Amino acid sequence: MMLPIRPSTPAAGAGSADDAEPMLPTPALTAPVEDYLKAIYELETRLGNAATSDVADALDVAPASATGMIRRLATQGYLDHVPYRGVQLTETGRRAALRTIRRHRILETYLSRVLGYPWDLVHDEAERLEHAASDALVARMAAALDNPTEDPHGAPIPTAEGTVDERALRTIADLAVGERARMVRVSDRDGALLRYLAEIALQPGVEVQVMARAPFGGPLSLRIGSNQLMVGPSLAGQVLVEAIADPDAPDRP
Amino acid sequence: MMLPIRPSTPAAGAGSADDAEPMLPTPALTAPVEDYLKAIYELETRLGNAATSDVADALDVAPASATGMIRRLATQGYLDHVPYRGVQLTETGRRAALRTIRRHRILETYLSRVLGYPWDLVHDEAERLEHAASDALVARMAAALDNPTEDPHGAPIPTAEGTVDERALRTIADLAVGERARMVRVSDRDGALLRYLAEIALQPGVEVQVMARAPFGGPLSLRIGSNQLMVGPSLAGQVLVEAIADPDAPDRP
DNA sequence: GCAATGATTTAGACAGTCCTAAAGTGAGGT
DNA sequence: ACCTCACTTTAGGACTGTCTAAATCATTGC
Repeated sequence: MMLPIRPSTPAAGAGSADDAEPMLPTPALTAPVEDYLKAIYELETRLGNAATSDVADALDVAPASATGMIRRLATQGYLDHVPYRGVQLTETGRRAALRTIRRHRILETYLSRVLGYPWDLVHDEAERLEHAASDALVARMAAALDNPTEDPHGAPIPTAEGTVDERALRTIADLAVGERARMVRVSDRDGALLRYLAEIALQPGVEVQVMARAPFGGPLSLRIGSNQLMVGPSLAGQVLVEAIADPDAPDRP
Repeated sequence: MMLPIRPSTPAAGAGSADDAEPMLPTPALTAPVEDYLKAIYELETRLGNAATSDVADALDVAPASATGMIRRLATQGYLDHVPYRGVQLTETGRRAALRTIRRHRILETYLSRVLGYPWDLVHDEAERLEHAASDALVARMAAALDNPTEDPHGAPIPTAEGTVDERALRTIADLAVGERARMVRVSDRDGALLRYLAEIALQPGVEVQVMARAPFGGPLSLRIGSNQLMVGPSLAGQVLVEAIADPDAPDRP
């Protein structure tokens, strides 16, 4: 899990000298390719870089398979790959990844809000539909939803133009005792966690406050709305929040 | 197009002796496999049998590719294949085909009725989504639509249990002059035809009457609702109708 | 009857995506 | 400096689904 690799090039985003092309109609990526680009995008934003083995883990394939695909995507201009040092999306790759992520999150939102899909199931369904739904369909769904900016798990939805609002967020585990915060986001991947969060009504927009914290990674006592209960540190570490500006209590950055 | 092939086994549906298995959860067919089974089902109901070259034409692949896939599907128990004599779905194959067709038609209906997709575009979108949408999603869409029995083009939607109401229908070209009929159905494949039919308001449920017919495959004069216009014999041959029981005019079977 | 013709199948290749096993690389501790 | 160990890549296959070119088969006209 720990990554010894940190590519020395921090943001070598320039490079491609020949972007004078007349906006090709996008050569239709295969589902696995979309999955790789999406996974690499998410690793980059979450960990700052993407190592081959992280990509392999994220996609549940053997490391050798990830190496092979990474090489191909690099020769096709979606990635910069320095062998043994990890991988980085090019601008083309980033745009492709965001298109897929936009589809995924619009689909999740539509399934949840319009079709009443429970939020622990939308991920798997969207994961398959995102490769099949046309831009026109996604646009219609977005319009029917009044152009939502966040999916049911609080993740920001990229615009059709490829911009996202990826705020850096703290987790409940990072909150000081007494600090008030608003639940913003949680990963859509762990269905069991999502079911439990729904059960304790810990969902985006809800106010939370850490009332007490047992030492040595012990459980936290949490106020969720007007209820109070104990949660483990693992759960607390997965739920992203933002502090509520509170005139009575000083912020601690 | 003309088929010299007519398998001598008309309905050898029995066969599989080992259906004592505990209802396997269906091994997830690939998109091409679903497409082959669907195409073969449609050829069987439309033409009475499925020749290799018809399958190849329907799927736009080389005949050799169809042969290869047919052999595989036959060994897997979806088809009965007598080399050089064509192909027939087994009960397993028929059920798989109907599952795909149900998805397709529910999706078309949903796209059309809920998302306002124009009826000439729903086919292509549904064609891709049908391989990705889960049964649960299709069930939710069907429920949201109040369990429709026909898609936007008038095609019957198979039930989740695998029964369809495939009526034998006549075309406008088969109508006697003066005979009144109701437009029931048209293929969803030809977008240009569908756009034209929408333009002349010839859609399922509409009443039509052949007012006159020029000889030697000439144009027909048609009453559509309260409008009247001329249509060519090719269009007339593609639009399926059912006679309206009319006390003033005797049926002609 | 048999040869022409069109439909079908076989043979041989290839691209994409995955795998296991083996070899190579680099970072950190001694 | 070097050795170890985790990470990464290479090597060699497998499978699906497609293709073209070359046989093979069945029907049908003569």
